[in-house]
Amino acid sequence: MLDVRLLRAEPERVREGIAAKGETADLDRWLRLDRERRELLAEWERCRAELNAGGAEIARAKKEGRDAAEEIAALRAVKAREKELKGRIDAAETELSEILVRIPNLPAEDVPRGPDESGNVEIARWGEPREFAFPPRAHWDLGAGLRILDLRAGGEIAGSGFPVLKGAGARLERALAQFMLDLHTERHGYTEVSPPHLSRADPMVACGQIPKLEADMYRCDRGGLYLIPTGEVPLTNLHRGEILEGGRLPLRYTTLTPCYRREAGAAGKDTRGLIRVHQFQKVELMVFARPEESEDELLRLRGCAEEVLRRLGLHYRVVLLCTGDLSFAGRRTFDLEVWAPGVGRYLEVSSATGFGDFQARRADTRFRDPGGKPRYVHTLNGSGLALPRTIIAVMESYQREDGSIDVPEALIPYMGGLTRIRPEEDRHE
RNA sequence: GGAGAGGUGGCUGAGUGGUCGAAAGCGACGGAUUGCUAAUCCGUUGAGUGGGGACCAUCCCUGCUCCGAGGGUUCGAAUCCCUCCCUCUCCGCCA
Repeated sequence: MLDVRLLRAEPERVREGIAAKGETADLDRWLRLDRERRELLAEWERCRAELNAGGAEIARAKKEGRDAAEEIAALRAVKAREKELKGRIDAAETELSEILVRIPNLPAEDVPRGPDESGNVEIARWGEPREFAFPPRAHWDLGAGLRILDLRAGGEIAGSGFPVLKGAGARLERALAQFMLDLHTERHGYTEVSPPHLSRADPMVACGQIPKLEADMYRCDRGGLYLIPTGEVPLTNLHRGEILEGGRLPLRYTTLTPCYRREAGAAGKDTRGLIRVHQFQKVELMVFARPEESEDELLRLRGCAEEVLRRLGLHYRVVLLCTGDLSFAGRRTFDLEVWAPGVGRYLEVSSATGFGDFQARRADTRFRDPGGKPRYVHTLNGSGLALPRTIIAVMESYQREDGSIDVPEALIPYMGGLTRIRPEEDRHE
């Protein structure tokens, strides 16, 4: 949610921001309705003041034992007028908020302009793509050969886009998650959280998932709860309606959750294997920060996510998203893209995003500054990291010619000492 | 799932239709005092939004809204009615 004062004071800036993100919210209608509402509100408040004063007068009269029938009759007319005004105000407010939730956050000033991902800018690169003396295979081939990835079985259970990991594959996923959580909690100062994986609509709205991405969400028939598309949803709403003590900031949280995404319209495009799936595990990083420290915190958070890739020895690049590729609620986003030699592409494994106070305004999360005044916090988050694509990068980067996969050194303790993944034996009882 | 109790300001907790935005305590902040790592006393202390004033930041005056959320009754509601949400207790069920 943008500050409505910004909409009134600098509509041109907001209009540019909407256009830069390729959105179509009707700012003009909002401005017109806002003006109308405020005029009505002024009149309504005069009515209220009259009613309040009259009420006090009646109370006084009753106390003194006087009859107040005359005053009461007079107020009845004012009351009718008040009611009518209130109705018009309510109608205006309903429409105002419908427009407002569709107005995206403004991109930070220095974000490159661009229509879509073609306008993104690579700003950093770490390591080198691994060289192979043989043509590296894609993870789906490696996974099938090792019997650690079963796409067909997942399809039978839930449909395509729901892969099954088995044996060392499942273990690899668990090892990676464990490794990431230990790193973030023990070295990076994040507090681990185990949150609900279903959410009401409001927390989704706070994150900017609804209304824009509602069609991308799974929802339960009974109860109407949404399956979270990312751990960002529960974490960002952890302090809903609270005024935090300024001294506690920044608050850093991490969580491992499943993520559910319908990925409507994405079928058939870059979706093979584990590249794009409907359910996946992800370690999320989330920070509540003071406004003045949030830019630094974003870089720090990005660094925490990068550290995972470095320790795994995976080559990656950092991309600064342009305006057209920024998410609805984001001000600035750095994507971390890991190199997957088998599929020959960089895959996004994390989006470190600063939201300013956009989400905090919707989630009503504030803090007290040294002067004691409540102010909205800044929120930021990023993956640390998404598991399927990290698995892809590990499998494809550490593959050998015989189809086996070396376990990255950092993961060996988490794999129970296993140093190399060889074809899985089916174990029968 | 069934029955009951309850949701009030940073916290605890009074308040059952009329100067209640709301007692009291705690905490916090400011001040006073005291030489013994603290006590005592005094004062201030919810949020949002609009208007006016001022050495227009840190201020002052003032209107309106907010006592879980949303409706309703009434001249007037924290207080009465309805719906929903949440918490707690007991029972049932259950990993």
